[in-house]
Amino acid sequence: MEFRHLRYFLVLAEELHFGRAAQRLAITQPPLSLNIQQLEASVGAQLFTRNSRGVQLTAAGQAFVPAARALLDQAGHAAREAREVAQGLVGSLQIGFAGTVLYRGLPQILKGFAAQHPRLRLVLREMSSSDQLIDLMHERLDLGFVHTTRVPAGFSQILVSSQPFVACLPAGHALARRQRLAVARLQGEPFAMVSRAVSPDYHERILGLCADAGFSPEIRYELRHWLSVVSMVAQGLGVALVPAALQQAGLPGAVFVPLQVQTPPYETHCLWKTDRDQAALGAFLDAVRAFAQPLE
Amino acid sequence: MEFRHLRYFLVLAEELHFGRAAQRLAITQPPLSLNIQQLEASVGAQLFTRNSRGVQLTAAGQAFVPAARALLDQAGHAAREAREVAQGLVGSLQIGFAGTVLYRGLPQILKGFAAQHPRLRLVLREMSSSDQLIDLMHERLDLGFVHTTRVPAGFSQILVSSQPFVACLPAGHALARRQRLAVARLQGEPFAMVSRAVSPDYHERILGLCADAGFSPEIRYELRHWLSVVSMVAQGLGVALVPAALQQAGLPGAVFVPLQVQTPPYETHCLWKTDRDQAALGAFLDAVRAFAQPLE
DNA sequence: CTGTCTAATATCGTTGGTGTATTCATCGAT
DNA sequence: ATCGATGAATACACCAACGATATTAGACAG
Repeated sequence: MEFRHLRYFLVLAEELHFGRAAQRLAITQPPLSLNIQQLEASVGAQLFTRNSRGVQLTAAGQAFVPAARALLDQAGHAAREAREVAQGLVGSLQIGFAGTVLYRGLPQILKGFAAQHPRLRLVLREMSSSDQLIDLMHERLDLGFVHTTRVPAGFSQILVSSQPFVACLPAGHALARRQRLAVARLQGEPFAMVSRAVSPDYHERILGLCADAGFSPEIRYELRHWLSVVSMVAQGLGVALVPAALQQAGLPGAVFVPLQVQTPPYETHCLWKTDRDQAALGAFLDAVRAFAQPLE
Repeated sequence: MEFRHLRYFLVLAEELHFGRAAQRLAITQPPLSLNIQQLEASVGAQLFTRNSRGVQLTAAGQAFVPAARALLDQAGHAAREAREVAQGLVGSLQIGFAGTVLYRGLPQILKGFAAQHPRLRLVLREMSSSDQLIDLMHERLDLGFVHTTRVPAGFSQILVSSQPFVACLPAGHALARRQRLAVARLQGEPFAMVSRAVSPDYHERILGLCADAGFSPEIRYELRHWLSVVSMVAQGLGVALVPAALQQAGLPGAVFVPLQVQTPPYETHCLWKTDRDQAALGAFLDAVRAFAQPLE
């Protein structure tokens, strides 16, 4: 069976006349007869009756009409969809993100992108930066929003957000009403932190900040999520050093105080395998760049 | 786009290696390369990336895999269904029937047939014999169960049921307890009849019977259905001459008495256009013949 | 730098699809 | 009944395109 046979068949099924059908198909009558015979042979059933009263569809032919139409339609659809996937108009992107990116631009990026590409499905998964790197490498993710500073070869990145660390204190804390705070004053306070396993990069940065201030923090709480850290502080159970973005979480009971020393900023990068040339990925990166531009 | 392209594409999508895919397809590698290029051109998108790290599906290619599979599957299904329709294994038959056939064999025929051909859909429509003839002529019906005696040219028939007329009387009627009845004794009684428009053939037969008995019946009730006639009688409102089959309707209050004179039997025929060679019709006719055989 | 592996390109032969010419079958008119 | 008209099937020739063989191009490993 060939698509040509289906096209010829449908026209003949409409015209019920070999001569006219052939004319409509811009071929002559003999090849049309031949093609119909071939189709009937490949289907294994007679599709038309030809007698003196003219050409008629058999029951099998009538059953075949909608099937043939569906096949041609579907072929067109399949091609169009593949084309649109190639152009990045439809498809799906697997995107990973570290929790804080929810307060560092991801919602804005998504909103702008979804409006422009309504048929592109974005699958978002909150993951630790390290897990994202693994999945990006295995191509289970198309793109990730990470805090990791060590970027493997073959990856490209865009700086999405760069923010200083700030102290996060309970509202009633003695230091909470200061304009600025020296890290050293947090010595002896019970620290809430994201666990090393989840975010080793952040972990080291906090330890480094404290070391610079001359002390080692007393880590009382190891949590698996930034919001848990802020919650802990909000309930008066400890203090923390967190990216300034967490202020926007809006948890009541937590106060954020800038640090006196100029700490190296905590950066969020958008990361993807350079050699992947998915059009949908390109379109999404445009949206990311549009958001990141003001930063530079 | 050709089916050949789809077959080649799917094998290559599995193997991701032109040489091996070509081997599986029992062709050499160059034509496979060419065919894939042709498919990509007709789809309008690149489906594979070929580089030193081997052959990979693009996003468009991944989207195209299930579509291609569906197309090939559907082509097979379409052919198989047409074949089965041609063989009479599946399909649908439009069948008309006069009301009384419900008591003259139709249920038995349907039961036997449905068991043997579960995938053949039977569409049954209760219609007057004359309407059936019209629809049979226009091929809106494949087959009809009629009482008409005048059969147009080009039709074949099978005698399904042949039964005498009997008198139908209210249970309390003076004549109801007789073993046999002369038609003449019904003179003056109020007759219930199926209207001429619905069943002209029956109408004339009743008038003929009465005429033979030397009187003209007083038609008090003209009804549109046999069961209505018997109902009328059952409620003591009149008498009727009906095919013996109506006894089986089992309406309480109606009594059936054979006639003394040997009336020509009232026959039910199964009717179809001779030149229609639907396999499903043939299968159904076999079931009808199996039922009708004992009659002969 | 060379050998190997893999896909693309070049060229050729053959298959098969289409066009032209003709035949065959049926039906209607004379 | 014969003849002519109509419409589909058949015969045959030609050319496009499909696939095979041979070769080239590019990437990578040793």
